[in-house]
Amino acid sequence: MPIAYNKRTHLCGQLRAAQTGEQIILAGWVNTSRDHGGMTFVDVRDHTGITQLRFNPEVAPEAHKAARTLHNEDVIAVTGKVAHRGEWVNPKIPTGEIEIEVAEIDIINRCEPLPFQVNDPGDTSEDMRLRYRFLDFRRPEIQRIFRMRHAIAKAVRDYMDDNNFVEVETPFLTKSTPEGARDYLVPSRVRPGTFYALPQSPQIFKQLCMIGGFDRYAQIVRCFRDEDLRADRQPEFTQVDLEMAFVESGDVMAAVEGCVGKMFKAALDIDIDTPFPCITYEEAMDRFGCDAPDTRFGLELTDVTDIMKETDFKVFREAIENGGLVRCIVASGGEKLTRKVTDGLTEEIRGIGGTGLPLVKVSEDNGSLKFSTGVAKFLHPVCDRLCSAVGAKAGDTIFLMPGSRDEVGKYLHYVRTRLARILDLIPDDQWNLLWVLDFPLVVWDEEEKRWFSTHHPFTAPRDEDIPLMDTDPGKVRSKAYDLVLNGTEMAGGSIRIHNKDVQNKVFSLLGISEEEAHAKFEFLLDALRFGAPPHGGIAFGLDRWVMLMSKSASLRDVIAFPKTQRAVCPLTNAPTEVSQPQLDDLFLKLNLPPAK
RNA sequence: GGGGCCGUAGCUCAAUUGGAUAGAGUACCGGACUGUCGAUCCGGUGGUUGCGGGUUCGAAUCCCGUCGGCCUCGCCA
Repeated sequence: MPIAYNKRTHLCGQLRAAQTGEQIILAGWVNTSRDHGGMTFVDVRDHTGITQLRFNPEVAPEAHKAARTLHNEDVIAVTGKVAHRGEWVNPKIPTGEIEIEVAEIDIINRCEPLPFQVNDPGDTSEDMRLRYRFLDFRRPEIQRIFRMRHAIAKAVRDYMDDNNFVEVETPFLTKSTPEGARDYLVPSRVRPGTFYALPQSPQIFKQLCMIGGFDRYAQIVRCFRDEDLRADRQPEFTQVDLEMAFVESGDVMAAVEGCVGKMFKAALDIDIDTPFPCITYEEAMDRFGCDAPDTRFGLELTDVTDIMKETDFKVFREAIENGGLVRCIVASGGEKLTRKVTDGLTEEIRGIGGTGLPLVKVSEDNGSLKFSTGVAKFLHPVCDRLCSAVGAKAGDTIFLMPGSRDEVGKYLHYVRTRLARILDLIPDDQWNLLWVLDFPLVVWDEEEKRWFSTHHPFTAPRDEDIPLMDTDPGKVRSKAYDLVLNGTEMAGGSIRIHNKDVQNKVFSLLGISEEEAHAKFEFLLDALRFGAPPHGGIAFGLDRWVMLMSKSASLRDVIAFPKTQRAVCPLTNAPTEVSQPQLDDLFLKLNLPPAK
């Protein structure tokens, strides 16, 4: 019996007791059915919820007969009357006070046996879910994530519009840029042998927009990087990209704070405190060993180089004599730090390149503190000094790390975050936002023996540090700022160079020759010559924000059609081979490695 | 490119650690049932244990290779 599904009167999650007695039309998918031979119940579902349909053979024999043939995920429409459930109210669902006394049913489209159960909240493998993502989308939890994503994106657009940002679209078929990640390339048909690159970010285009007088630009835009994947890294991802003219760092940060506030309100109805706290790169590295610290818990690093100088422990002495240092973390809750756990940590440190994890346990003996286990025998002479310097008390464990500044930071940061999880110190439902400022402009790469941009080659140095570019480049601080949420870098930006001489100076520091700079950035250098205003901006990874806000475990959860770890789309199976004529059009010849 | 975990029915998992005909839930098919809401009850179909080799009297189980998924180091300004 055809039913005008386009005239449905309600969605499946809407009806309440107040509508009792009304004639309605519903349409949706069969979530479950319960056939008693006589009375048959079917739950019909759409994105708003489920409603129970009652098929009574004495009221509507034909509809009842049809209902008994239904399977999960059949598409149906029904007409009927809203009935109060009386003594059979189901408090578990919002529509549980009512049910539909069905008069007619239209079985619009039958569903074949499913590869997995849509209505099963249990764990289907991610593999399966992504292969049949359209079925996965029908689940309420997945709907929740993508509707949250929509709300966040809308909040961003509304905020940008309210604050006079102009959305300008930038090209996807663009030019390969030096440094940064590997590019995705697209061959040109009309200029044989040449390639476009998909943008890693619209960086230069948004700068050109500023130079062109847009004043404020914002775009929610796809970016592409051909690097190995991780749980929080996809080859194509979405950035909220913005740029502002005539600003200093604080202005961009304030704009971001306003935007992030709207995002939290829209996604979680949370009011975020502004301004966000700030910390310098230097301080972050000293206190946390990491430029994106998680401030939801303590376990901060303490420098104990001076004390360790006086021990006989060779490992520490040598590190210090070689210009290194010793820092430590003090953890309470020793009962959870069993030998097995600390041995495991030591193994993990070795796994990321370390040589070990010296530690001591603190205990009390006749009123005074003592060290035991681990490297205790080397540290007895400095026990009192060390304990008072780091505030250790009986029951604590002290994790020490000798080495260069970078090594100590890397390993203790690892230890710190692992301990936080082991000791259950990370509060749920806390959103610690933090600006990290004053990054070094460039870092020395020992392998390639040259300077690399910490941020990117267009980041402005702090004015007072410009002279250092000639004498001590590593000391030059940049006008860059990173936004960190709960220990994850969520946004990064900077004030850009608007002066061609400074830009050329940076290029030469990075070892980009004049010819190369000219070939690759002529348009930017040109623009800087023709009246470029001071400008700066930021970009944040929208996917990551949605991932954290929705408490998802993986970026794949918040991207509609994500790629697997080998960058394959499980739905379309892309990338796939193409035909010889397609290759011929592009003047491409394959040069494949020999088959194994 | 390196390290780790995993791969058994359409799906989610088990198989007493090398032993007999590889089981269960769910889905699917058939039957019973008038108030269920993860309906219930009875019966049934369904297997190249990812693939290829090897060890063994005997392999889902051990070894080697390979493919695929996930985590991770490198990489990702």
